[in-house]
Amino acid sequence: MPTESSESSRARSMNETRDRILEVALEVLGENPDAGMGEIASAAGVVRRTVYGHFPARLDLVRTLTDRAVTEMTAVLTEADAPGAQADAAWVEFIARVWPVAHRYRVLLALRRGEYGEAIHALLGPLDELLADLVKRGQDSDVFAHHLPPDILSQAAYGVVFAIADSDLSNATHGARAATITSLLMLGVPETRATALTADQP
Amino acid sequence: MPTESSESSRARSMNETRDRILEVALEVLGENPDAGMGEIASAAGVVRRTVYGHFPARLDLVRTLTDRAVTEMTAVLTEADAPGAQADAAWVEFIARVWPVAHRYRVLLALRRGEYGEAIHALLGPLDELLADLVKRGQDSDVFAHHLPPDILSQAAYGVVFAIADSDLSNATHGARAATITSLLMLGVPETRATALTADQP
DNA sequence: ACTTCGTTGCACACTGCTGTGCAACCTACT
DNA sequence: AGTAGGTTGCACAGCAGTGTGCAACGAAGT
Repeated sequence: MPTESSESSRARSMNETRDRILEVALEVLGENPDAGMGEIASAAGVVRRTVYGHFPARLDLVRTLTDRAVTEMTAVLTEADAPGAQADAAWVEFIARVWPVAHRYRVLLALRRGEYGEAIHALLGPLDELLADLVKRGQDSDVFAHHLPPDILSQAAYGVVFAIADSDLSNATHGARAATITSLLMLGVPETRATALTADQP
Repeated sequence: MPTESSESSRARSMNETRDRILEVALEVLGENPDAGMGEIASAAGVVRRTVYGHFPARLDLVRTLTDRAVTEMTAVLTEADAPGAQADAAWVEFIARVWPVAHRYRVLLALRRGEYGEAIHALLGPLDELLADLVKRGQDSDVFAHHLPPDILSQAAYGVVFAIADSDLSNATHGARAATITSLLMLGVPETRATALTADQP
């Protein structure tokens, strides 16, 4: 009998298919958020019935994806946001690190509207709050502008990042930097400072 | 027999129901872009079958709505964009006037992704080009920043306007001004200039 | 060898929406 | 009065996707 820490070959290959389904689901849903379970299944080289074996309902799949996204992005944010740092510098650090993650989970942007929007929104809530806190800190130290309340401003700013990550520029070399600058600008950071902060980026 | 210029009472009431369907469709789809024809019909005080009498397919309805949006917004843009004016001033003028229209047609933002996205995109194309032209003019005269190509920058800027128009701030008194400032900032206009340009707005 | 179990392929019921056909109705027009 | 035509209510077919049930297969585990 295998101990708890190790995995039987069986359980391992089962986790592999599960992970492959999740991985492929991100790609497929990233292309077309309305893709059906069958589409995801065949893209993962598996039958539709198998997907339901791992995720009883479509919502479970979406929820798992969202969970992973929140976990990864929250980790990135807490890494990037050193408590002593300036808010704008922390923002640049966060966007630079979150960029590939955001592109990977770009489907969530589309999924927030629609059938599972409420469930996703609930899971994304804590992350939204952390972002709003960062923006508020920036506003309190007059690094960011006050033209919008922190919750809406943070949403708009990282919404733009997601949007640009989703556009044709995601491939372009300067996509990440352009997105960072754009979000900094709408946060009220002067252009000179914004370009300086992102000078070391591709 | 009625002449071409006047309408029979029959045709008039028929146009009334048609217009009412279109009007209500904007509201219903604005709340839930996935609302069915039945939902729209009953909201318009009419039977589903009647809607199909005016619009043979759902796409025809959406197309008509998009046509109207493009017409109205293009008119607003050409009014606001006096050829001699500064690009940033023209932008402010445009956003101020287009604000209520954008809020009215906010569905289209959600509908651009999805089944009819391609058709809508095609209809919105000319308007997108006009916007890109304005932004490019601003970049050429160094009023706007160059961190993004004009087509993407214009999309992002007025996407933000739509998004804020769609948020809770649409009711708030300062929503329009906040959205205008935000878009100006991400276009690269300095905050002092942005606040000055929008000083006369609510 | 025997068992366990993830996977497969197929069938099925169910839901929700789309678009159509048609008889009946009612009102405006002739 | 008689007709034309928008509207109605209902029925129907179709399609697409969801989620379930079940027998059978095959490889890992005992």
